[in-house]
Amino acid sequence: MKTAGIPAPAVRRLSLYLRELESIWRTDQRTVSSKQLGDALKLTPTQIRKDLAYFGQFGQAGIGYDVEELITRIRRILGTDRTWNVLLVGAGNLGMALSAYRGFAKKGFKLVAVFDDDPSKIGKTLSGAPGLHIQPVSAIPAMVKEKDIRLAIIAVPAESAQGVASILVSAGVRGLLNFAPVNLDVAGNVAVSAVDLAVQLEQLSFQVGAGV
Amino acid sequence: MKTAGIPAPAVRRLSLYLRELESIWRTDQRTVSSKQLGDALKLTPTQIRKDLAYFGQFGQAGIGYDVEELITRIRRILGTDRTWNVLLVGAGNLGMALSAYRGFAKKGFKLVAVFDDDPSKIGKTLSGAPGLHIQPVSAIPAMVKEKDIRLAIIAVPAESAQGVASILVSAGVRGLLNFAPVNLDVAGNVAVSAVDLAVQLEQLSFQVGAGV
DNA sequence: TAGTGTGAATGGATTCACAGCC
DNA sequence: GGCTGTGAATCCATTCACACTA
Repeated sequence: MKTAGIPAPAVRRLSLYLRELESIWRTDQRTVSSKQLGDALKLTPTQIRKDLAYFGQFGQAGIGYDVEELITRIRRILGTDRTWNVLLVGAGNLGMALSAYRGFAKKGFKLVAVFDDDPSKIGKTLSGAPGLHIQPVSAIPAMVKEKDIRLAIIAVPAESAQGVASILVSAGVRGLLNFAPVNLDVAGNVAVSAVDLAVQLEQLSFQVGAGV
Repeated sequence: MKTAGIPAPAVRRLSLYLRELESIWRTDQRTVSSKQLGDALKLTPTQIRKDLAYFGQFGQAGIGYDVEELITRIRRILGTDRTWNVLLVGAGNLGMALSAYRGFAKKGFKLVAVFDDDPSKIGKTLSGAPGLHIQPVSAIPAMVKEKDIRLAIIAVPAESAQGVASILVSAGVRGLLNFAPVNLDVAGNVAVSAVDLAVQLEQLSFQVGAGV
């Protein structure tokens, strides 16, 4: 798939379009204009049309976009028209919450293994993922091969995150979703997406403070 | 504080600089150059200098930046040189994990109240926040006033999120950290920061899939 | 010499304006 | 009339190049 020339911000927005389209679909609306989508997401209609145009022609002049078709097309673009096997490292509070999150499977991601190095946890299951027994981190490479896993979620303490990331990458994982508050150093062909609660709150602090 | 003219991406990076500086500080290094910071964060030295220059002159030509001083200055810029009272709505799995997250307080954010409308939860406490009794959502406005709360975390299901957001905003909260997978519609003077697990995974899916 | 701060130049993303289609 | 798709124009962020300082 050609990916060069497509602005990263456009790809980020694609996910938001998809979420909004799925919500519109539930209201039994079958057609939508870039204006309506723009109003809902606080974006300009032009930007939405331009973003979609990077990937093809999806709309009908005078009518708008067919909601169902656009959902299908965006899923295909994002690669979520199939199911991805995902593994989770870290069976603490956050890992437990993530494993219990249902909206996960609905989007085409399937949690297939959970790892943690705390001896008291190994062999147990998380209540959110009843079938999955917690395995030691050393079992990661075999599982990655067996289940063809390309995406992993890191929910371990900051000190362990880089080590876990290195293990995952050398096992062949291609994308990491990192919840630990550290910058991961990985090869350039590995995608990393980071969620840091403190960073998010700091941004709010700045915005709220700046307005006063 | 003047905030116009400062690129939003620069403010986002400020949080990353701070995190890295705190990590450098722990290694007992007392001075850092934009080059070193850039290498660690995979950014150009010029960009770091430019970002910092939006807010003042912090460095010593020929030497670099004093780590401690830069940490202090960035905290002041972000507004985290003081403690913010934060409230949490939603005492499910995610709410529990968030309330147990310690790295929260270290950054100047203090969780002072937890709300949920599930009758079976009201009055109980979350294990991560032993002192805090879960209160009904109707108690939010009084608590916001009493504790001067400006920031709130929304960790409720998608269906309830907009309602909760509206209550928070009319109670006077100025910034929302939203974990529910919906786009919140709030007044323009309210800051919203969103974390959607599915969106993050979709981005990884695109990046990993596109490279194949 | 090592490294900051910054005007100027470049490169990208957003918005404008409009041709074309239903 | 309503709405898409898109070249052109604008706007904004990043990078370059270098004057300057410890």
